[in-house]
Amino acid sequence: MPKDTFFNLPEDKRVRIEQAAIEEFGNYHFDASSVNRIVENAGIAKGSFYQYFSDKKDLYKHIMSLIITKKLEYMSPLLQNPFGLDVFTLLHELYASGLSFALGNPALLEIGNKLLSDPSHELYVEILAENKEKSDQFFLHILQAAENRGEIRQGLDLPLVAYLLTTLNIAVSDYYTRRTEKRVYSREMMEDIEKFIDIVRLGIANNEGGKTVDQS
Amino acid sequence: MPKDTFFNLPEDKRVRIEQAAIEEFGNYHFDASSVNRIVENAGIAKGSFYQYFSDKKDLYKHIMSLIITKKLEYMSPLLQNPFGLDVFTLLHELYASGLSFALGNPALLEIGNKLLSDPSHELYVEILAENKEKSDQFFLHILQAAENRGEIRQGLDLPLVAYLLTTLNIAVSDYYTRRTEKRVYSREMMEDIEKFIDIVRLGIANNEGGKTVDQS
DNA sequence: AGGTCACATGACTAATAGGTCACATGAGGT
DNA sequence: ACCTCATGTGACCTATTAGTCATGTGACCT
Repeated sequence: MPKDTFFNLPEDKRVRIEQAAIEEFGNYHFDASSVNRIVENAGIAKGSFYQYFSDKKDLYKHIMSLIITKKLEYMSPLLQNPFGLDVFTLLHELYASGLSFALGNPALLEIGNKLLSDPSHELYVEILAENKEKSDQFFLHILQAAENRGEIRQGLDLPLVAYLLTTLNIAVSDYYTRRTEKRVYSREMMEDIEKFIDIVRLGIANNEGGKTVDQS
Repeated sequence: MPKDTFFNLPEDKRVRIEQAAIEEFGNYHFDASSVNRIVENAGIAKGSFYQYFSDKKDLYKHIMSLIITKKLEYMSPLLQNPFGLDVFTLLHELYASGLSFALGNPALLEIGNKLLSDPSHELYVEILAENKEKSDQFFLHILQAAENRGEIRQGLDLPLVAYLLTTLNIAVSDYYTRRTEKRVYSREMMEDIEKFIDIVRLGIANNEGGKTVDQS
């Protein structure tokens, strides 16, 4: 947690520091990032930095919490009532909101990915472990509800499928922010999400109960 | 490329250096890794190190090439004749060999993952870009052949599916080396691979031509 | 014996890092 | 006018880094 002095700062200064930090952590992972560069870009003295944060990690965690908050903003409409939609529509919406976040906040996504990708790092455990657990639990609940409603076929290994859905969720954003040139939200992207979902749908849907799945 | 002096070294010394490097790069990503620690653990003088390698990056690339070679060893039986099997059997074998490699060489996998996970790093581009391209091309060819043989349904976005298959390939190893406690090759794992493949199979198989898919 | 050459060595350099600290500043209260 | 106290500041400290280089060593050749 940053110190009170940080939150007492005039907003523009606080924001300048956060911007500089986002810039730095977007370009370098935690160990390679430099407090010197951050204070330089933020236009503050190094001593001031340590009036606001106990150490580099303190700032990093603050930025991560900004990211998590922002991401939840994108998803919150869905999280209000996750069981109101059928599982495939819900997945679609989740992936779409994830992609919106990714496209709207590429720098934040980059920081998140840098951390996400090094599970052996102490910070990973410290920051993400519990969140990831929650995400898995969330998908698991969704799947269990879907199973009860007969939307997906019997006998699926739900934790395994939940893992797959989490992976695919990340992959969707990755597909667009890393693999292609398109960085702007477009109809084409929504169609691609449909394609991902279609495969999952066919893969796990309950196709036996006469309930034919529409794959337009 | 390491210098000749390195390859002229007595084997045990060469191996000692490689082991120390693998240990180091497994624990720290490139920027955080330390030549000082490597030479200390290998029991050689720092000056000697620079007789063998032009710089840290030189050693790193050497280790990466060891990893790639090792991984190809696991896959080579499959790569000999990739079109001899139907696409789902081939995928199954590919994933299984990937998992074998992962379980048999956890340190190497870790190094690979650390690099794989930071596409913004200069080394990523330098080392992996072309390999990844090749992997995508490989999956794409497989899918095209499968499409011609009518094994998968028409109208699929093959590059997108190829991307999904690459992602899933990595995920399979990840699922076991990071998500579960099981680190030893077992029948259970092979069954889980089946589960992943089953979902893909239903997701992309051609179910219309009366060719029923066996999902035992 | 003398010379050559590949390899070994660790003290050294220059740069950078994260973090500290003695001191400066300035607004608010009395 | 004086004091207090939160905040600002940058020189400084210690640790560590990648990489260099002058010197040492010993096997082999003539």
